[in-house]
Parts: sequence; structure tokens; C-alpha cells
Amino acid sequence: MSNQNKELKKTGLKATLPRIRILEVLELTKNEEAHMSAEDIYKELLAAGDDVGLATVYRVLTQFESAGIVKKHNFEEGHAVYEVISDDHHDHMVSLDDGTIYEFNDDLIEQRQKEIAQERGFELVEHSMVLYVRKINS
Amino acid sequence: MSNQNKELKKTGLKATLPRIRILEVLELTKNEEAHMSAEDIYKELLAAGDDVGLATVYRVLTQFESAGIVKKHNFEEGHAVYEVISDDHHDHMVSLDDGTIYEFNDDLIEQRQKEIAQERGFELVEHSMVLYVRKINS
DNA sequence: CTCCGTGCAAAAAATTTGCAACTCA
DNA sequence: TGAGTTGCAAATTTTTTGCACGGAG
Repeated sequence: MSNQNKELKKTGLKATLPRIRILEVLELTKNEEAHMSAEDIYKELLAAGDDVGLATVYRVLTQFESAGIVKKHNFEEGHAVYEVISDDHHDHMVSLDDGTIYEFNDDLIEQRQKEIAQERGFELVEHSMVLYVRKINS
Repeated sequence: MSNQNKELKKTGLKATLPRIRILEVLELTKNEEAHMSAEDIYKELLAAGDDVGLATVYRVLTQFESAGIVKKHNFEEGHAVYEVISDDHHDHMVSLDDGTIYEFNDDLIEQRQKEIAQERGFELVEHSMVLYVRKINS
């Protein structure tokens, strides 16, 4: 039994071919920091010879999001992108010089964010933070 | 000569009625933290008796963004929202319950962000931070 | 065998574009 | 006047939904 199959079982979703394949694509690209859109995944699957519908990709991604195994981002214009949720949280720092993306994590900020929400009667569910930076002396 | 008229002059854009009206709507709502979508602004204008096209609202907002007088956000699902850029910087907190957007500013985090960049040899140019929160049950 | 899930096509929703008419400087 | 701008309609793009068939348990 594959990894994906197990993971799907845990969510209560039936281990169907489209779901397994979509999860595979997301897992394979997760180390490359490649946030993929529904369309991207769809094309990837077609190229791999799988016969899936784009609507299914959308539906499955929505189900995965509800199940808490993928995260949907609205970073980009015009379309959402998805990434598998891993255990290590990180934020992003983007170099304006060359577009390189660095990951970082800061407990002080994480803590303060929770406090800010709580001070206003909310609980922090999640956050997104991106720092746009430029190399000093260049 | 109106405020909006002056502001438009500075950008090099012709001070046309649709542009002035759109800027007015954005200015009027900026204190209410009401980040509006193109559709919102369009409906607001129609309600006020102005005869504008939705396409024009989109076009004008894009021009305003290029001119640096409004900022476009993608924190909601499905559509972008806009706000006039003012001198006081703030970040956003989005309620997952009803989509309300709150603004806040935290010097501690601002300071830490600069340090994080500097520790890695960068200078912080700008940043985006959005907290997604949920009302605490009681 | 029974549902849950799928593909397809069509619908919605969000945004962009082509173009003739219009208007501000 | 005349380049820049607009409104309208049609085109695109992104995502969702209805429905009959098909596959997993």
C-alpha cells in the first residue's frame, strides 16, 4: 500500500486513482518549492498519460484543503496555488535582486502574531508573511 | 481644483470623471478599513448615479496601481481588493468567520523583520503580512 | 451491489480586450 | 482638434456545478 494511499485513508477519502495521482504530483514537487495551480497539476497529469478532468483536480484540491493535507495560497494574480502541508512552518524572504526565495522562521514574530490576534478577541489560525529584501552593498 | 484632481495630475493621468469618482470612493472608505473589490466600487458608483462601466473600473484600478496610488491585495478568495496607499503603514488581519478585514501595526514585528533581513545581509525593502483569525468562542 | 467519485459540458465568476463614440486639455 | 479615455459587448481565464456513467469497497 502506497504512502498516498495511507494518507488518503486517514482523511476518510476513498483512495481513487485521480486522488492518488494528484497527491503524488504535490509530494514530488514539495521540495522544489513549486507551488502549483490546479491547471499546472492538470497538465502535469495529462502529460504523464493520466486521464483526469480539470474539474476533478479542482474538486480534489478543495477536498484536500478541507482535509487539511494541502494549503491553498492566493499569492499570485489570477489563480490559486497549492502546496502539501508539512510539519515545519516557515515564512518567505524574496530577494528583489535576483528573485531568490529564502525560508526563515522566527519565534518572536510567531508569538507576537498570536498576541495581536488575542488582544482583539481572535485566535490566530494561520498567517502569511513575505519580506522583500535587497542585498546590502550591491 | 479638487484633491482627487491634484492627485491624478501628479500621476500624469487625465482627470476624467470616472477616475475622479473611483478615487473618491476609495478615499471615502479608507478610514473604514473597507477594502473594496472592483465590483464593489462599480456598484457604489451606480448607486450614486454615475454611469461607469465595470471594465473601466478594472482598467482605472490597474492604472492606479501602476501609478502607485492604490495597492492591490489578494487576501480573499476569488477576487482582488484595493485600498489607497497612505503614509501610515499597516498590516492586515482577516476574519475567517465573515471576511472582515482589520488593520493593525506592530512596532515589535516591524523591528524584528528588519533584523531578520539584516542578519542575512539584506535590507528590508517592504513586506506583506496577513493574519487569518477566527473569533474566540465564549 | 451500492455509493462515492469521475469526466464532460455547461454555468458562474472574475477580469481583459476590441472598438466606435466621446471628452478633457 | 485630437490623443487619451470610456462604455458596451464579446472574449478570456479561473473555478464551480449538474448529471449520467463508472469504479472502489
